[in-house]
Amino acid sequence: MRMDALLRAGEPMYLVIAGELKGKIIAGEFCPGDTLPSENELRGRFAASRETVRKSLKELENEGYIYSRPGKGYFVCKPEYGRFTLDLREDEDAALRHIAVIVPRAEVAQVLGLDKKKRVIEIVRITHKGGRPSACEMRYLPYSQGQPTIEADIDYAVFPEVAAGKTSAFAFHTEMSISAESAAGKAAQYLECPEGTPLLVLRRYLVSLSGERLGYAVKYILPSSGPLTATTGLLLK
Amino acid sequence: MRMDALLRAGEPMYLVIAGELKGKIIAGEFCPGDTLPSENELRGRFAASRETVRKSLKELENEGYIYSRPGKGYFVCKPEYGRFTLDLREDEDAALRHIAVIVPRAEVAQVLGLDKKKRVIEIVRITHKGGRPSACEMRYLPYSQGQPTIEADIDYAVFPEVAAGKTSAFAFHTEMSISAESAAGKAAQYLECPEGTPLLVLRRYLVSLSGERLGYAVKYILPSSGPLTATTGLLLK
DNA sequence: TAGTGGTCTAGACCACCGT
DNA sequence: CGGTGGTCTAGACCACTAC
Repeated sequence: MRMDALLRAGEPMYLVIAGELKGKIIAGEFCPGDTLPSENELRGRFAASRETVRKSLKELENEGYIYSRPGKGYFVCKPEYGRFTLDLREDEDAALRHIAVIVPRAEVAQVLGLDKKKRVIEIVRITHKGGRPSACEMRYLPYSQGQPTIEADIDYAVFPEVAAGKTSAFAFHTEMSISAESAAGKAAQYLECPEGTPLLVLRRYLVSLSGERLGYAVKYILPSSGPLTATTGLLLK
Repeated sequence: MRMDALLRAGEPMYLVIAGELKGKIIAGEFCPGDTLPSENELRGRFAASRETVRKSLKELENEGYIYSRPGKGYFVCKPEYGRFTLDLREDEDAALRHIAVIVPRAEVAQVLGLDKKKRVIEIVRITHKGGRPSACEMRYLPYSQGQPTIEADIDYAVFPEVAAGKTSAFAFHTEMSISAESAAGKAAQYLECPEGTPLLVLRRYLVSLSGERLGYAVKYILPSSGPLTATTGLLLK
Protein backbone atom coordinates (compact mmCIF):
# COMPACT_ATOMS: atom_id res chain seq x y z
CA MET A 1 0.00 0.00 0.00
CA ARG A 2 1.53 3.30 -1.10
CA MET A 3 0.66 6.11 1.26
CA ASP A 4 -0.90 8.15 -1.50
CA ALA A 5 -3.49 9.48 0.89
CA LEU A 6 -0.82 11.58 2.48
CA LEU A 7 0.46 12.69 -0.88
CA ARG A 8 -2.84 14.19 -1.95
CA ALA A 9 -2.12 17.11 0.32
CA GLY A 10 0.62 17.88 -2.16
CA GLU A 11 3.36 16.99 0.23
CA PRO A 12 6.05 14.82 -1.29
CA MET A 13 6.54 11.39 0.21
CA TYR A 14 9.99 12.10 1.49
CA LEU A 15 8.80 15.12 3.45
CA VAL A 16 5.97 13.08 4.92
CA ILE A 17 8.44 10.54 6.19
CA ALA A 18 10.82 13.23 7.42
CA GLY A 19 7.99 15.00 9.20
CA GLU A 20 6.85 11.80 10.83
CA LEU A 21 10.30 11.10 12.18
CA LYS A 22 10.91 14.69 13.20
CA GLY A 23 7.67 14.67 15.14
CA LYS A 24 8.75 11.63 17.07
CA ILE A 25 12.11 13.18 17.83
CA ILE A 26 10.53 16.38 19.09
CA ALA A 27 7.95 14.44 21.07
CA GLY A 28 10.71 12.53 22.74
CA GLU A 29 9.88 9.13 21.28
CA PHE A 30 13.43 9.16 19.97
CA CYS A 31 15.96 10.64 22.37
CA PRO A 32 19.49 11.85 21.74
CA GLY A 33 21.73 8.91 20.98
CA ASP A 34 18.86 6.61 20.03
CA THR A 35 19.01 4.57 16.86
CA LEU A 36 16.36 5.30 14.27
CA PRO A 37 14.63 2.55 12.30
CA SER A 38 16.86 1.36 9.49
CA GLU A 39 16.36 2.42 5.91
CA ASN A 40 14.97 -1.00 5.15
CA GLU A 41 12.54 -0.85 8.03
CA LEU A 42 11.31 2.55 6.89
CA ARG A 43 11.18 1.39 3.28
CA GLY A 44 8.71 -1.25 4.33
CA ARG A 45 6.75 0.87 6.75
CA PHE A 46 6.11 3.66 4.26
CA ALA A 47 6.08 1.52 1.13
CA ALA A 48 8.61 3.81 -0.45
CA SER A 49 11.76 3.13 -2.37
CA ARG A 50 15.06 3.16 -0.61
CA GLU A 51 16.21 6.38 -2.28
CA THR A 52 13.06 8.13 -1.13
CA VAL A 53 13.62 7.00 2.42
CA ARG A 54 17.24 8.12 2.20
CA LYS A 55 16.07 11.51 0.98
CA SER A 56 13.98 11.88 4.14
CA LEU A 57 16.88 10.95 6.34
CA LYS A 58 19.18 13.29 4.45
CA GLU A 59 16.71 16.06 5.08
CA LEU A 60 16.72 15.43 8.83
CA GLU A 61 20.47 15.27 8.76
CA ASN A 62 20.68 18.65 7.04
CA GLU A 63 18.39 20.14 9.63
CA GLY A 64 20.65 18.89 12.38
CA TYR A 65 18.37 16.30 13.96
CA ILE A 66 20.23 13.14 13.10
CA TYR A 67 23.52 11.79 11.83
CA SER A 68 24.48 8.47 10.30
CA ARG A 69 27.22 5.93 10.80
CA PRO A 70 27.99 3.53 7.94
CA GLY A 71 27.35 -0.03 8.90
CA LYS A 72 25.51 0.97 12.05
CA GLY A 73 22.52 3.19 11.43
CA TYR A 74 21.02 6.62 12.00
CA PHE A 75 21.18 8.30 15.39
CA VAL A 76 19.48 11.25 17.03
CA CYS A 77 21.83 14.18 17.65
CA LYS A 78 22.40 15.89 20.95
CA PRO A 79 21.07 19.40 20.45
CA GLU A 80 23.75 22.07 20.31
CA TYR A 81 22.46 24.59 22.77
CA GLY A 82 25.75 26.45 22.76
CA ARG A 83 25.59 27.49 19.14
CA PHE A 84 23.77 30.70 18.47
CA THR A 85 22.86 32.50 15.33
CA LEU A 86 23.19 36.25 15.40
CA ASP A 87 21.42 38.31 12.82
CA LEU A 88 22.87 41.72 12.09
CA ARG A 89 21.19 42.52 8.86
CA GLU A 90 18.86 45.27 10.04
CA ASP A 91 21.48 47.96 10.06
CA GLU A 92 20.43 49.71 6.93
CA ASP A 93 19.04 52.72 8.70
CA ALA A 94 22.44 54.18 9.50
CA ALA A 95 23.08 57.68 8.18
CA LEU A 96 26.42 58.55 6.70
CA ARG A 97 28.31 60.96 8.92
CA HIS A 98 31.42 61.35 6.82
CA ILE A 99 33.94 59.68 4.56
CA ALA A 100 37.59 60.57 4.43
CA VAL A 101 40.96 59.26 3.42
CA ILE A 102 43.09 59.42 6.53
CA VAL A 103 46.29 58.21 8.06
CA PRO A 104 45.04 55.51 10.38
CA ARG A 105 45.66 55.58 14.08
CA ALA A 106 47.82 52.78 15.44
CA GLU A 107 45.00 50.38 16.29
CA VAL A 108 43.55 50.49 12.80
CA ALA A 109 46.92 50.20 11.07
CA GLN A 110 47.78 47.21 13.17
CA VAL A 111 44.47 45.45 12.61
CA LEU A 112 44.76 45.87 8.86
CA GLY A 113 48.44 45.01 8.85
CA LEU A 114 49.47 48.30 7.24
CA ASP A 115 52.59 50.30 7.85
CA LYS A 116 52.06 53.73 9.30
CA LYS A 117 52.31 55.71 6.11
CA LYS A 118 49.62 53.83 4.27
CA ARG A 119 46.32 55.62 4.22
CA VAL A 120 42.87 54.22 4.74
CA ILE A 121 39.34 55.20 3.91
CA GLU A 122 37.30 55.95 6.98
CA ILE A 123 33.54 55.79 6.84
CA VAL A 124 31.47 56.86 9.80
CA ARG A 125 27.81 56.11 10.08
CA ILE A 126 25.42 56.96 12.83
CA THR A 127 22.17 55.25 13.66
CA HIS A 128 19.42 57.24 15.30
CA LYS A 129 16.53 56.11 17.38
CA GLY A 130 13.87 58.48 18.60
CA GLY A 131 15.86 61.47 17.44
CA ARG A 132 18.92 60.54 19.46
CA PRO A 133 22.05 58.68 18.34
CA SER A 134 21.86 55.04 19.36
CA ALA A 135 24.90 53.61 17.62
CA CYS A 136 27.86 54.65 15.54
CA GLU A 137 30.12 52.69 13.30
CA MET A 138 33.55 53.39 11.86
CA ARG A 139 34.69 51.34 8.90
CA TYR A 140 38.21 51.23 7.59
CA LEU A 141 39.57 49.98 4.30
CA PRO A 142 43.03 50.25 2.83
CA TYR A 143 43.15 53.09 0.33
CA SER A 144 44.64 51.87 -2.88
CA GLN A 145 46.10 54.98 -4.42
CA GLY A 146 46.13 54.87 -8.13
CA GLN A 147 43.44 53.46 -10.38
CA PRO A 148 40.46 53.11 -8.13
CA THR A 149 38.67 56.35 -7.51
CA ILE A 150 37.38 57.11 -4.08
CA GLU A 151 33.90 56.64 -5.41
CA ALA A 152 34.60 53.10 -6.49
CA ASP A 153 36.16 52.38 -3.15
CA ILE A 154 33.18 53.82 -1.42
CA ASP A 155 30.91 51.58 -3.34
CA TYR A 156 33.06 48.69 -2.37
CA ALA A 157 33.28 50.06 1.11
CA VAL A 158 29.73 49.56 2.10
CA PHE A 159 31.79 46.70 3.30
CA PRO A 160 31.11 43.26 2.21
CA GLU A 161 27.54 43.50 1.05
CA VAL A 162 28.38 45.38 -2.09
CA ALA A 163 31.80 43.92 -2.56
CA ALA A 164 30.24 40.52 -2.85
CA GLY A 165 28.30 41.59 -5.88
CA LYS A 166 31.22 42.77 -7.93
CA THR A 167 34.06 40.48 -7.04
CA SER A 168 34.20 36.77 -6.51
CA ALA A 169 31.55 35.80 -4.05
CA PHE A 170 32.49 33.71 -1.08
CA ALA A 171 36.08 34.84 -1.38
CA PHE A 172 35.73 36.56 1.96
CA HIS A 173 34.26 35.84 5.28
CA THR A 174 33.61 37.98 8.29
CA GLU A 175 34.77 37.59 11.85
CA MET A 176 33.40 39.51 14.72
CA SER A 177 34.25 40.15 18.33
CA ILE A 178 31.78 41.42 20.88
CA SER A 179 32.73 43.27 24.02
CA ALA A 180 31.59 45.88 26.53
CA GLU A 181 33.54 49.09 26.92
CA SER A 182 33.15 52.48 28.50
CA ALA A 183 32.34 55.29 26.14
CA ALA A 184 35.34 57.51 25.40
CA GLY A 185 36.75 59.77 22.71
CA LYS A 186 35.11 59.79 19.31
CA ALA A 187 32.50 57.21 20.24
CA ALA A 188 31.23 59.28 23.18
CA GLN A 189 31.27 62.30 20.92
CA TYR A 190 29.30 60.73 18.08
CA LEU A 191 26.84 59.18 20.48
CA GLU A 192 26.47 62.35 22.51
CA CYS A 193 26.75 60.41 25.72
CA PRO A 194 28.86 60.94 28.85
CA GLU A 195 32.21 59.20 28.97
CA GLY A 196 31.93 56.05 31.00
CA THR A 197 28.58 55.00 29.58
CA PRO A 198 28.72 51.25 29.00
CA LEU A 199 28.71 50.48 25.29
CA LEU A 200 28.29 47.28 23.38
CA VAL A 201 31.17 47.10 20.93
CA LEU A 202 31.17 45.01 17.77
CA ARG A 203 34.37 44.72 15.80
CA ARG A 204 34.08 43.12 12.41
CA TYR A 205 36.90 41.98 10.21
CA LEU A 206 36.63 41.28 6.51
CA VAL A 207 38.95 38.36 5.97
CA SER A 208 40.09 37.03 2.61
CA LEU A 209 40.52 33.35 1.82
CA SER A 210 44.23 33.70 2.44
CA GLY A 211 43.61 35.12 5.89
CA GLU A 212 44.37 38.77 5.14
CA ARG A 213 42.24 41.37 6.80
CA LEU A 214 40.80 43.54 4.09
CA GLY A 215 38.47 45.61 6.17
CA TYR A 216 37.76 46.57 9.72
CA ALA A 217 34.65 48.00 11.32
CA VAL A 218 33.92 49.03 14.89
CA LYS A 219 30.39 49.66 16.00
CA TYR A 220 29.50 51.24 19.32
CA ILE A 221 26.00 50.66 20.55
CA LEU A 222 24.24 52.53 23.34
CA PRO A 223 22.17 50.50 25.81
CA SER A 224 19.16 52.53 24.71
CA SER A 225 19.14 50.82 21.34
CA GLY A 226 18.24 47.55 22.99
CA PRO A 227 20.18 44.31 23.17
CA LEU A 228 21.35 42.12 20.35
CA THR A 229 19.42 38.92 20.14
CA ALA A 230 20.52 35.48 19.08
CA THR A 231 18.89 32.08 18.95
CA THR A 232 19.84 28.47 18.93
CA GLY A 233 19.74 27.44 15.31
CA LEU A 234 17.24 24.62 15.31
CA LEU A 235 13.51 24.28 15.32
CA LEU A 236 12.63 27.03 12.95
CA LYS A 237 10.02 24.79 11.50
CA MET B 1 33.77 8.52 -20.70
CA ARG B 2 33.19 8.08 -17.00
CA MET B 3 35.53 10.18 -14.94
CA ASP B 4 36.84 7.19 -13.11
CA ALA B 5 40.26 8.75 -12.93
CA LEU B 6 38.95 11.18 -10.39
CA LEU B 7 37.21 8.44 -8.48
CA ARG B 8 40.38 6.51 -7.89
CA ALA B 9 41.31 9.01 -5.22
CA GLY B 10 38.38 7.54 -3.35
CA GLU B 11 36.29 10.65 -3.69
CA PRO B 12 32.75 9.96 -4.78
CA MET B 13 31.66 11.40 -8.10
CA TYR B 14 29.11 13.73 -6.61
CA LEU B 15 31.69 15.35 -4.37
CA VAL B 16 34.04 15.77 -7.28
CA ILE B 17 31.36 17.62 -9.18
CA ALA B 18 30.40 19.66 -6.14
CA GLY B 19 34.03 20.55 -5.49
CA GLU B 20 34.53 21.58 -9.08
CA LEU B 21 31.57 23.92 -8.97
CA LYS B 22 32.41 25.23 -5.52
CA GLY B 23 35.90 26.07 -6.72
CA LYS B 24 34.51 28.10 -9.59
CA ILE B 25 32.16 29.94 -7.27
CA ILE B 26 34.95 30.81 -4.85
CA ALA B 27 37.24 31.78 -7.68
CA GLY B 28 34.62 34.14 -8.96
CA GLU B 29 33.91 32.33 -12.22
CA PHE B 30 30.33 32.20 -11.02
CA CYS B 31 29.18 35.34 -9.23
CA PRO B 32 26.16 35.88 -6.98
CA GLY B 33 23.02 35.72 -9.05
CA ASP B 34 24.64 33.83 -11.91
CA THR B 35 22.97 30.77 -13.34
CA LEU B 36 24.86 27.52 -13.06
CA PRO B 37 25.00 24.98 -15.89
CA SER B 38 21.78 22.97 -15.98
CA GLU B 39 21.56 19.46 -14.61
CA ASN B 40 21.53 18.15 -18.14
CA GLU B 41 24.60 20.13 -19.09
CA LEU B 42 26.47 18.83 -16.05
CA ARG B 43 25.18 15.33 -16.67
CA GLY B 44 26.87 15.40 -20.03
CA ARG B 45 30.00 17.19 -18.92
CA PHE B 46 30.76 14.75 -16.12
CA ALA B 47 29.24 11.67 -17.71
CA ALA B 48 27.21 11.08 -14.60
CA SER B 49 23.58 10.21 -14.08
CA ARG B 50 21.12 12.91 -13.37
CA GLU B 51 20.63 11.84 -9.73
CA THR B 52 24.35 12.03 -9.15
CA VAL B 53 24.50 15.52 -10.55
CA ARG B 54 21.51 16.48 -8.42
CA LYS B 55 23.27 15.13 -5.36
CA SER B 56 26.19 17.47 -6.05
CA LEU B 57 23.90 20.42 -6.44
CA LYS B 58 22.01 19.49 -3.29
CA GLU B 59 25.30 19.43 -1.45
CA LEU B 60 26.17 22.95 -2.56
CA GLU B 61 22.68 24.06 -1.65
CA ASN B 62 23.06 22.66 1.86
CA GLU B 63 26.34 24.47 2.26
CA GLY B 64 24.68 27.73 1.32
CA TYR B 65 26.38 28.39 -1.99
CA ILE B 66 23.47 27.98 -4.35
CA TYR B 67 19.70 27.74 -4.52
CA SER B 68 17.35 26.45 -7.18
CA ARG B 69 14.21 27.69 -8.86
CA PRO B 70 11.99 25.10 -10.54
CA GLY B 71 11.73 25.63 -14.24
CA LYS B 72 14.59 28.10 -14.25
CA GLY B 73 17.80 26.66 -12.90
CA TYR B 74 20.39 26.89 -10.15
CA PHE B 75 21.74 30.23 -9.00
CA VAL B 76 24.67 31.38 -6.91
CA CYS B 77 23.62 32.84 -3.55
CA LYS B 78 24.53 36.24 -2.28
CA PRO B 79 26.65 35.54 0.78
CA GLU B 80 24.92 36.38 4.05
CA TYR B 81 27.51 38.52 5.74
CA GLY B 82 25.05 39.60 8.38
CA ARG B 83 24.52 36.17 9.86
CA PHE B 84 26.98 35.17 12.49
CA THR B 85 27.50 32.00 14.41
CA LEU B 86 28.35 32.40 18.05
CA ASP B 87 29.87 29.51 19.91
CA LEU B 88 29.35 29.48 23.65
CA ARG B 89 30.26 25.95 24.46
CA GLU B 90 33.52 26.59 26.27
CA ASP B 91 31.89 27.49 29.54
CA GLU B 92 32.64 24.31 31.38
CA ASP B 93 35.28 25.85 33.58
CA ALA B 94 32.81 27.68 35.80
CA ALA B 95 32.92 26.82 39.47
CA LEU B 96 29.71 26.45 41.43
CA ARG B 97 29.30 29.27 43.91
CA HIS B 98 26.01 28.23 45.40
CA ILE B 99 22.61 26.71 44.81
CA ALA B 100 19.49 27.71 46.66
CA VAL B 101 15.74 27.66 46.48
CA ILE B 102 14.66 31.26 46.76
CA VAL B 103 11.76 33.60 46.26
CA PRO B 104 12.73 35.29 43.01
CA ARG B 105 13.16 39.00 42.71
CA ALA B 106 10.72 40.77 40.45
CA GLU B 107 12.82 40.62 37.28
CA VAL B 108 13.23 36.87 37.49
CA ALA B 109 9.60 36.19 38.35
CA GLN B 110 8.49 38.30 35.43
CA VAL B 111 10.84 36.66 32.96
CA LEU B 112 9.69 33.21 33.96
CA GLY B 113 6.05 34.24 34.16
CA LEU B 114 5.68 33.21 37.78
CA ASP B 115 3.59 34.83 40.46
CA LYS B 116 5.49 36.23 43.35
CA LYS B 117 5.00 33.39 45.79
CA LYS B 118 6.40 30.73 43.52
CA ARG B 119 9.94 29.80 44.35
CA VAL B 120 12.82 29.19 41.99
CA ILE B 121 16.12 27.41 42.09
CA GLU B 122 19.05 29.76 41.82
CA ILE B 123 22.41 28.50 40.67
CA VAL B 124 25.39 30.77 40.72
CA ARG B 125 28.62 29.92 38.96
CA ILE B 126 31.80 31.90 38.76
CA THR B 127 34.49 31.62 36.13
CA HIS B 128 38.04 32.50 37.05
CA LYS B 129 40.91 33.57 34.89
CA GLY B 130 44.37 34.07 36.26
CA GLY B 131 43.14 33.75 39.81
CA ARG B 132 40.58 36.53 39.46
CA PRO B 133 36.87 36.25 38.69
CA SER B 134 36.22 36.94 35.02
CA ALA B 135 32.54 36.10 34.73
CA CYS B 136 29.58 35.06 36.82
CA GLU B 137 26.31 33.47 35.88
CA MET B 138 23.01 33.16 37.68
CA ARG B 139 20.57 30.56 36.46
CA TYR B 140 16.95 30.35 37.49
CA LEU B 141 14.45 27.54 37.13
CA PRO B 142 10.97 27.21 38.54
CA TYR B 143 11.05 25.02 41.62
CA SER B 144 8.46 22.32 41.31
CA GLN B 145 7.63 21.51 44.89
CA GLY B 146 6.59 17.96 45.33
CA GLN B 147 8.05 14.95 43.61
CA PRO B 148 11.25 16.17 42.18
CA THR B 149 13.99 16.44 44.72
CA ILE B 150 16.30 19.38 44.59
CA GLU B 151 18.98 17.04 43.44
CA ALA B 152 16.99 15.96 40.44
CA ASP B 153 16.24 19.54 39.63
CA ILE B 154 19.84 20.41 39.95
CA ASP B 155 20.77 17.74 37.53
CA TYR B 156 18.21 19.12 35.18
CA ALA B 157 19.35 22.59 36.01
CA VAL B 158 22.70 22.47 34.37
CA PHE B 159 20.28 24.09 32.04
CA PRO B 160 19.65 22.62 28.73
CA GLU B 161 22.68 20.46 28.18
CA VAL B 162 21.63 17.85 30.67
CA ALA B 163 17.93 18.33 30.26
CA ALA B 164 18.28 17.33 26.66
CA GLY B 165 19.59 13.96 27.63
CA LYS B 166 16.71 12.96 29.81
CA THR B 167 13.66 14.53 28.31
CA SER B 168 12.58 14.92 24.74
CA ALA B 169 15.39 16.34 22.72
CA PHE B 170 14.70 19.35 20.55
CA ALA B 171 11.67 20.18 22.64
CA PHE B 172 13.37 23.38 23.69
CA HIS B 173 15.37 26.06 22.11
CA THR B 174 17.43 28.86 23.55
CA GLU B 175 17.17 32.57 22.95
CA MET B 176 19.77 35.02 24.00
CA SER B 177 20.15 38.75 24.32
CA ILE B 178 23.47 40.52 24.49
CA SER B 179 23.99 43.92 26.07
CA ALA B 180 26.48 46.11 27.87
CA GLU B 181 25.75 47.27 31.41
CA SER B 182 27.55 48.87 34.30
CA ALA B 183 28.51 46.55 37.11
CA ALA B 184 26.24 46.87 40.13
CA GLY B 185 24.88 44.85 43.05
CA LYS B 186 25.49 41.13 43.09
CA ALA B 187 27.35 41.08 39.82
CA ALA B 188 29.92 43.62 41.02
CA GLN B 189 30.19 41.67 44.24
CA TYR B 190 30.76 38.29 42.61
CA LEU B 191 33.20 39.75 40.12
CA GLU B 192 35.01 41.78 42.77
CA CYS B 193 35.03 44.80 40.53
CA PRO B 194 34.11 48.42 41.14
CA GLU B 195 30.56 49.44 40.38
CA GLY B 196 30.41 51.09 37.00
CA THR B 197 32.80 48.67 35.30
CA PRO B 198 31.38 47.93 31.86
CA LEU B 199 30.18 44.35 31.67
CA LEU B 200 29.09 42.22 28.77
CA VAL B 201 25.75 40.72 29.73
CA LEU B 202 24.27 37.59 28.20
CA ARG B 203 20.71 36.67 29.06
CA ARG B 204 19.61 33.22 27.95
CA TYR B 205 16.10 31.90 27.95
CA LEU B 206 15.17 28.27 27.74
CA VAL B 207 12.00 28.26 25.68
CA SER B 208 9.66 25.32 25.18
CA LEU B 209 7.97 24.51 21.93
CA SER B 210 4.83 26.22 23.18
CA GLY B 211 6.75 29.39 23.87
CA GLU B 212 6.93 29.12 27.65
CA ARG B 213 10.10 30.22 29.30
CA LEU B 214 11.35 27.34 31.37
CA GLY B 215 14.67 28.74 32.43
CA TYR B 216 16.55 31.98 32.63
CA ALA B 217 20.25 32.66 32.93
CA VAL B 218 22.18 35.91 33.19
CA LYS B 219 25.89 35.96 32.69
CA TYR B 220 28.07 38.96 33.46
CA ILE B 221 31.43 39.04 31.78
CA LEU B 222 34.37 41.30 32.69
CA PRO B 223 36.32 42.91 29.85
CA SER B 224 39.38 41.08 31.15
CA SER B 225 37.98 37.76 30.01
CA GLY B 226 38.25 38.87 26.40
CA PRO B 227 35.56 39.42 23.80
CA LEU B 228 33.09 36.94 22.44
CA THR B 229 33.85 35.95 18.91
CA ALA B 230 31.55 35.06 16.08
CA THR B 231 31.99 34.24 12.42
CA THR B 232 30.05 34.26 9.24
CA GLY B 233 28.90 30.73 8.74
CA LEU B 234 30.33 29.78 5.37
CA LEU B 235 33.62 28.61 4.02
CA LEU B 236 34.60 26.20 6.70
CA LYS B 237 35.89 23.93 4.04
C1' DT C 1 6.64 23.47 -26.96
C1' DA C 2 11.11 22.61 -25.14
C1' DG C 3 13.92 23.10 -21.22
C1' DT C 4 14.34 23.25 -16.35
C1' DG C 5 14.12 21.40 -11.74
C1' DG C 6 11.29 18.04 -8.26
C1' DT C 7 9.95 13.47 -7.11
C1' DC C 8 10.16 8.54 -7.34
C1' DT C 9 11.45 3.77 -8.55
C1' DA C 10 13.94 -0.82 -8.75
C1' DG C 11 17.73 -2.36 -9.15
C1' DA C 12 23.06 -2.62 -8.60
C1' DC C 13 27.70 -2.72 -6.22
C1' DC C 14 30.44 -1.25 -2.41
C1' DA C 15 32.46 -0.57 2.45
C1' DC C 16 31.51 -0.98 7.02
C1' DC C 17 29.93 -3.39 11.35
C1' DG C 18 28.50 -6.94 14.20
C1' DT C 19 28.27 -11.96 15.37
C1' DC D 1 27.79 -13.97 7.39
C1' DG D 2 23.65 -10.69 7.20
C1' DG D 3 22.42 -6.06 8.09
C1' DT D 4 23.53 -1.25 7.69
C1' DG D 5 24.50 2.89 5.25
C1' DG D 6 27.00 5.18 0.74
C1' DT D 7 27.14 5.62 -4.13
C1' DC D 8 25.32 5.26 -8.73
C1' DT D 9 22.29 4.29 -12.70
C1' DA D 10 18.55 4.71 -16.34
C1' DG D 11 14.56 5.45 -16.67
C1' DA D 12 9.76 7.59 -15.48
C1' DC D 13 6.20 11.27 -14.59
C1' DC D 14 5.24 15.82 -12.90
C1' DA D 15 5.05 21.11 -12.41
C1' DC D 16 7.00 25.19 -13.54
C1' DT D 17 9.04 28.75 -16.84
C1' DA D 18 9.75 30.93 -21.05
C1' DC D 19 9.07 31.53 -25.69
